[in-house]
Amino acid sequence: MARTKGSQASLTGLKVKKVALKLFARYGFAAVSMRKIASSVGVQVGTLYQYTPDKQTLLFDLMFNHMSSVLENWHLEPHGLSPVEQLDRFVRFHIRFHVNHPDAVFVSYMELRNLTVENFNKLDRQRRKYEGFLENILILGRDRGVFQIEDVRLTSMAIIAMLNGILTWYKPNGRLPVKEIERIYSEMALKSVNIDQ
Amino acid sequence: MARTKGSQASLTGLKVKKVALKLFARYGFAAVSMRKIASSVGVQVGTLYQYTPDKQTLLFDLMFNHMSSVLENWHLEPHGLSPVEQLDRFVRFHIRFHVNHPDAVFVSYMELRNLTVENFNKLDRQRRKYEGFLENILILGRDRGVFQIEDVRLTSMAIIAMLNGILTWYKPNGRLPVKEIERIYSEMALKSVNIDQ
DNA sequence: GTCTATAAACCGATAGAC
DNA sequence: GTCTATCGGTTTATAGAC
Repeated sequence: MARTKGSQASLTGLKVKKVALKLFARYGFAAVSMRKIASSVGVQVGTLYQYTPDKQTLLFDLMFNHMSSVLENWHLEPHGLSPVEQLDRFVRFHIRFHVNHPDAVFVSYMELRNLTVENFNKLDRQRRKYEGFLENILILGRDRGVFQIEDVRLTSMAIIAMLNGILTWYKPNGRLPVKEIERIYSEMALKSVNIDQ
Repeated sequence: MARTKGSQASLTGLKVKKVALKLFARYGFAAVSMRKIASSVGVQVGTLYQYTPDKQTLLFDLMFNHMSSVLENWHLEPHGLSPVEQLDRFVRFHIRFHVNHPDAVFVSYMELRNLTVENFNKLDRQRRKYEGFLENILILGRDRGVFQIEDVRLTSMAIIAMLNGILTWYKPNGRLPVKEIERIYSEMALKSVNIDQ
């Protein structure tokens, strides 16, 4: 496959993104200065502007690329399963992906209010698309009579919030392996919509 | 009851707290300047320092007072009920209290990383105390054989995260009345630990 | 109790040298 | 591709007048 001229990933450019993501996750967008990012990368502040037009765009690109990656990876998951299998798969996918990208998730979740209106709307469309995947699973399950759901929108928000909460306490090499966390949360999510209570 | 001299609540002091809470909730601690707070209160920036020694203490006091209020109000709830009743009551209390104080909850949740280490630890002790209430309910229910729980700590984190998620979308006079939200979430929480699945 | 003025440092972003 | 130097403006916090 031919490589588009000029699109080669620059080493410094990658490091800028990597460092910025880490610092934004740790201290928050507003609390991190371009000077701080530059010094962590190991360059002077002027150099950063070779890799991003401004600080806002740097934040937005990190968030947008993360959400694009989430959507892309979800589409790689198997389809056509039963509602129960699909919900189990969604929960496990969400946990696994988010645990593998804690900084990106944290930033994408916490820094929404620091986006311009236009950037927020772009990101919101992606977020709603993702939530729609879960909603469709819930609707399918309810229509087939295997899920008992009072309000699809509320239930999907509740499940996603439950899963996102993992980010506030998860540590690699923590008390429980990810597979075990996946299993317990999947069970809770399934039971919370279970028709046989 | 005698009033301690000098402890009368100053009108400006109250307004400073009120305005700061609102601005911190809306824009984030790091993005709100003391000048912005002052102008919203209607005073000059120097005046603020009559009511707080510094910006950090202003943030911490707001968060600490909120958590104290949460703990205090929980103790006013009835005790000695069955585990199922207690869990139902916890969920409804959490939702009701948090929906009534959205700004304080939002700030207490989002601005933890902007606290100094000492202030964070003080707040964390309160937070853990609150989580302990839920954990005790879950343990009681499990020991009595009415809840099926794989991991008490994980389950309590999952339930609290699910409830906290409400804050990201709740609007007064929204589609669903609070009582209805309480009912649906209480049902989901109970089912998620239900032994009869 | 509130003001003005100011200190000392930092901010995002740009221009132009090398 | 990275640097230095700089612009214009902001920050938290303090001192002292009224």
